[in-house]
Amino acid sequence: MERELLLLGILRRQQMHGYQLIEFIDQNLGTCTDLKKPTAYFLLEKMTQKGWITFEQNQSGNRPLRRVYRLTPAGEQAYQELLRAVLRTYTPAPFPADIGLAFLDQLDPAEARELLEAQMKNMQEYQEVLHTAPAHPGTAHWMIEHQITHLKNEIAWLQKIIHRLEYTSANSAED
Amino acid sequence: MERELLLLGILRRQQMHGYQLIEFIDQNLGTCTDLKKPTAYFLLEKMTQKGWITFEQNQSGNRPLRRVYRLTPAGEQAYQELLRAVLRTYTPAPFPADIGLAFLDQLDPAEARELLEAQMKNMQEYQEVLHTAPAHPGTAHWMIEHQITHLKNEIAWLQKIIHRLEYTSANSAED
DNA sequence: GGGCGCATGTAATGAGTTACATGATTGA
DNA sequence: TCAATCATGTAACTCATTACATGCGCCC
Repeated sequence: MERELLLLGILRRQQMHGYQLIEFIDQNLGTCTDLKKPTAYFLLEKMTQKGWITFEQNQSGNRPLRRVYRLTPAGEQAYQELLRAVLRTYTPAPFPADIGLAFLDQLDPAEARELLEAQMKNMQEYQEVLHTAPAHPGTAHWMIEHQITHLKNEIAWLQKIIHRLEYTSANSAED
Repeated sequence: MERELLLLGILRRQQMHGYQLIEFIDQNLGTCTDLKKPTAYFLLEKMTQKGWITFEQNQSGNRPLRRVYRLTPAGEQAYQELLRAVLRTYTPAPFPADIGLAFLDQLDPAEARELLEAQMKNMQEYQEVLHTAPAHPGTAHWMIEHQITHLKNEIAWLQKIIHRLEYTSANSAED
C-alpha cells in the first residue's frame, strides 16, 4: 500500500519511465525503502490495470522502448486517499532482535555482550550511511531525519541493555 | 527465522502442544509478535521435517489428539545458532508512515495536523495496551520494555513534526 | 441442543524476493 | 571485442495471512 503511494507520489510530481523511477528511489530514498526492480515493475503493471496510471511509449535513439507513466484522475484520487490513510495509521514496528532479547539470559553474559556489541557496530555503520544520504526537497527530508532519530534511540537502548548485562553478570554468582 | 527461534526457545524451556504454544504466545507476547495460528502450525510441521523437533501423541480425556513437541539435538543446535544470528544482526525497521511524511507538504497544514494527531492517538492507545502487558520472567520482559521505550520516542518525534507543521503553516504566506 | 472452547489442520491468496532472460548501446 | 548500462520483464519460490473444514466435549 505505502509502496503504491510512493510510486504515485513520485509520478504525480514528474512523469517517468520505470527504470528512471527505480533509479530515483534507489539513489534518493534507498535508506528508507527497499523497492526491488521486479516489485516496482509489478506494481506499475498492477496500477495500470487498476486505471491509476497510464503510459506513453517513448524512444530515445535506438534504445529499448520506454513506458512513461503518469497519473490518471483515478490515480490522483487513489493518491489522495492512500496518503491520508498512511498518515492516520500507526503501524507497530517489528524488531526481530527482540526475540533474541527474550532468551538473552540463556547465554553466557560475556558472549551476550559480544553479540550485542556486534549488533551495535552494525547500527553504527548504518548510521553513517544515513548521514551521507543526499538532501531532499520539502518534507521528504523528514523521512531520513526520522530514521536518524530512531537509530540514535536504538543505539541508546542497546547501550542500556549492555550495561544491565554487566550488572547482571557481576551479580550472577549470587543467583 | 526469528519466528522459528521463538518457537524453539519456548519449547526448549517446556514441551508443549501446538494449541498451548499459540495461546502462550498470544497471551504473553502478543504485544511483541503476531504469530497467527496457521503460521505456527505450519512452522511446527516444517521444523519437524527438518528434524529440529519431534512430538508424541497424547490424549487427555476424549479430546482431540495433541502433538506434544520437544527439541531434538539438531533443534538445540539450530536454536543456539539462530539466537546468536538474531542478536548479532541489526535489521532496520520499516516505517510505512514515513512515506506519507515525504508528501506531507502536499496537504493543507491544518489537515496534515489532524491526520498526524489521529496517528498519535493510535500510538497512545497502543501505549496503554503495552502498559497492561503481563510481567515476564527473566529478560523476556526487556522485549516489552523495548517496545515501550520505542513508542515513547515515536510519540516525541511525532510531536516534534506537528510542532514544525505549525511553524511552517504560520510562515506559508511568505513562500 | 446450541454455542463456545479445544485441537488440528488445508486451500487459496497475496506480497515480495531471487534468479534468470532479452537485446540494444556505449565506453575502455 | 568485451563489459557495463539501459530498459523491460518472466518464473519459481518463500513466507505469511485469511478463510474454511472438522469433530469432540462442556456448560447453560
